[in-house]
Amino acid sequence: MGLAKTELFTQGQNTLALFAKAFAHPARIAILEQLFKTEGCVCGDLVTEIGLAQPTISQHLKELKNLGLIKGNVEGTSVCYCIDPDNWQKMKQEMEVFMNQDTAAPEDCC
Amino acid sequence: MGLAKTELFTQGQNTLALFAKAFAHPARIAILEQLFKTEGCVCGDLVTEIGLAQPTISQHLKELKNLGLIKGNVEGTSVCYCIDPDNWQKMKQEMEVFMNQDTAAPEDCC
DNA sequence: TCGTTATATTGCAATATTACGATAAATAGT
DNA sequence: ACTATTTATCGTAATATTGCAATATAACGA
Repeated sequence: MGLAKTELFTQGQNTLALFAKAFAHPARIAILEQLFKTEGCVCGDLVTEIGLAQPTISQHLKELKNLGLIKGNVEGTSVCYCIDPDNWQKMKQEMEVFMNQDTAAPEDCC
Repeated sequence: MGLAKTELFTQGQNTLALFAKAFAHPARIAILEQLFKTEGCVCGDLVTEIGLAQPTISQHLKELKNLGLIKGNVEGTSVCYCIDPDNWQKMKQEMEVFMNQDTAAPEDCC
């Protein structure tokens, strides 16, 4: 089907999956790493840094922006993108709660 | 295309994306949460807990197993699944390094 | 051996994702 | 106004993902 049955799951499970989807492509990982690394927010430099075509990068940026993980500001002819610290923090929180679960299973379970 | 250009990215970026892909579906989040929650590892109980068909659950389990995040043991006619603690730890580590990056951008950047 | 139960695999339909060429839109400089 | 530069959008092709019915496989008990 290609369509996730979101109605079967809690909101927490669905939003966590959405955040994870943002990281589920190396290009978006690379974009985010660049945005963290550079002091001035890079814009179209991403296109040259990463080897993908400009429309492809633009599309990935749009997804990250829709999720709220980054924000962009028009500055002349170019656009300045950077991490949205508040939403990044929220994402991190949810991700960590999930990853830090303790298993109730005994050592020799499997 | 639907095909990620993995050759453009570092191994770290690619493996991180693969781990994230495991979490990029609420059914797999739900499965993992169940495996953490139950003392005895659940097996086909997942099918009744989550509302998806048995082949669908089986497929999600296979993906998680291929990634190494869970392991399964045959026990009679049923299979006991549980979290693989070592690989889970490794995944967590990589994920946290990525999420805990500090931004080099100034407050008022965007 | 036969039936039952539990899980895996196959095959397929519906939808989503990825990538990019072509093109549009927006802005700055002349 | 014209041109160059930068980014976004549209359209489309190729591939991936999701979900399930049907079926296969495996192990147990009678």
